[in-house]
Amino acid sequence: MTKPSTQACCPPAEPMPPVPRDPLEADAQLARLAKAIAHPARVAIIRLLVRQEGCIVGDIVEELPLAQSTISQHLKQLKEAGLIRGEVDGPRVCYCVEPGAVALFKTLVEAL
Amino acid sequence: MTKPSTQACCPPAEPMPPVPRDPLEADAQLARLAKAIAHPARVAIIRLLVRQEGCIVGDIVEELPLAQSTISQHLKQLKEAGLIRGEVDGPRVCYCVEPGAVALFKTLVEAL
DNA sequence: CCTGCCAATCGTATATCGACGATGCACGCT
DNA sequence: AGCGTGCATCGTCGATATACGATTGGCAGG
Repeated sequence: MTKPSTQACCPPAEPMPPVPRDPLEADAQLARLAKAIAHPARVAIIRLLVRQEGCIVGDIVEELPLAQSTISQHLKQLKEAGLIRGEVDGPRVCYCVEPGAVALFKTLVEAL
Repeated sequence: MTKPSTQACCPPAEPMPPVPRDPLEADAQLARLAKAIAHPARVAIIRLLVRQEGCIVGDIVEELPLAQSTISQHLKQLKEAGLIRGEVDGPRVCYCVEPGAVALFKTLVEAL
């Protein structure tokens, strides 16, 4: 097994999520995270990555009815929001969720 | 008590939240709700209404550093997303959260 | 009835989003 | 070394978001 297929990326990830204590900061953080998933395509991408059904960009492109460049843009937005991480794995790029960020988002939403 | 002050609006609200079963529909719904709170001002408004610290538009306008017309726009977006409800109370308008919609949002986020 | 006030709406300017095709860049392979 | 593949970035376009001041509309009070 020199090639562990498609799940060799980002295994343990962050240990825990940071939580802002300033209320205004929390509002801004929640708004930022919400904006990141405020599009059906990005929700679908997050779901795909959480379910581990694909981690490679090519798989995502095949799953969604959007152009490759568009997918790349959505991935960029998700990455900038800190919700996902991307690692270069040879000629491909492997994306996976940042569990801490997702947990933080859930916490902030629950605190509404 | 002919004038029960500022909390006479939308008391019992909806009994329960509807939950979409179609995955694509769920994605769209989550994206729509997320977009509604994808702005710090709207997050702040939701928090104000949840904490019942104000229900009248004038109170919200005084709390946030934004013009009255801008607040009104944000309220409109939140209302169109189904997250809040507005009732005319004499010359004023009373807004409050739609608990069912908030619960649905929390459920959808938790299901990520 | 006319005149307040409070909130919604209109009109506008600027910035960002969302989509695509075309191009650029880095990596493996032969 | 050269080539092909896979993803990111650029440039563009229309649509939408965000903010404000100005105006309109509805509801009590004089």
